[in-house]
Amino acid sequence: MTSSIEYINKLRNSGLRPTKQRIKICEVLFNKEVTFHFTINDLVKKIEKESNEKISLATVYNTVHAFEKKGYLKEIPIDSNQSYFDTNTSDHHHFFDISENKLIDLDDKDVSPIKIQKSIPGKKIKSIEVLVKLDTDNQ
Amino acid sequence: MTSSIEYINKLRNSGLRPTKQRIKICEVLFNKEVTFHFTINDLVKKIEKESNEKISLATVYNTVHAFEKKGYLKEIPIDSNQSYFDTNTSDHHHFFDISENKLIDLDDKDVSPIKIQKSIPGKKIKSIEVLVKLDTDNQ
DNA sequence: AAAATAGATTAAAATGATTCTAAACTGTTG
DNA sequence: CAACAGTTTAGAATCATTTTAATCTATTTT
Repeated sequence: MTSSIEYINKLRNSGLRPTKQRIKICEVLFNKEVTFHFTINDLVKKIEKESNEKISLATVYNTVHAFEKKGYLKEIPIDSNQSYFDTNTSDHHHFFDISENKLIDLDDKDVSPIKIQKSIPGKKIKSIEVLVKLDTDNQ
Repeated sequence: MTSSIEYINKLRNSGLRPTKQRIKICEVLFNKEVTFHFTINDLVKKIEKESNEKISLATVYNTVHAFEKKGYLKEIPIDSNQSYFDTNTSDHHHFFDISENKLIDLDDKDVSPIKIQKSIPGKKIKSIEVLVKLDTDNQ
């Protein structure tokens, strides 16, 4: 649990004005013990359910992108028609359950260390992401 | 180089009728020594350039999905608004150059072996994909 | 080899996620 | 409190992808 005042400070310190909408979004995203994965649509529904007020889709898009830019959210690379985000910004990877269209965290410690033996001149590695696709085990 | 007749046989053996469009798409995708990455739009342009004939977008979508289902193409998981495909269906990974929006192959041999220490009951691993994001190295 | 049929192609419309626009609103600064 | 810059908003616009339903074509049947 984090109080609104802390979110207000965090937002201000990040150069983002603490508006009613942004504080609400912080509460929905970061007030839990557990981290989670979401699409923009999931998030809009959650916000409207928890606050009983409408919020504009554009605001949610804007805020999620602002938070991502600040490093408070991570987008997960996945071949889907919509974007998936993660409130867990620590170094980790993902399972993607194909049949249920669901992401599952995969701790960094559950994946053997990844060493990349090739380098591209003038480029540096920004991130390494592993996506493990899961299928129903019929046998 | 592969002749049309071989594509016709491959298509038929895959349960796909060898139409003029599909044969053309095979030629554009598989007639090269080198494998490559493409979006649907890239492919449409390539086809129309190489054949001097129009092809319907819907046909290209249908065919790419059919080929993917048969295992002749792989979709690359990436957080982009459009789908990227790869004519290289062997086990390998990718660099993604953020500044140029370009994919680069990363041989399986250039990545240390990946072991996943966690398993999900009732699910089996279908694929493991590594995406290494590259940024311009300013320093 | 013509007729029948199942599958494929097509242009255009529909869909759905995301971005843009421009007007109204609100937090911040002096 | 006034002025300003940043934010929210509904709705329009955009763009990739899918659907539709009519036409066409490869294959099978006769």
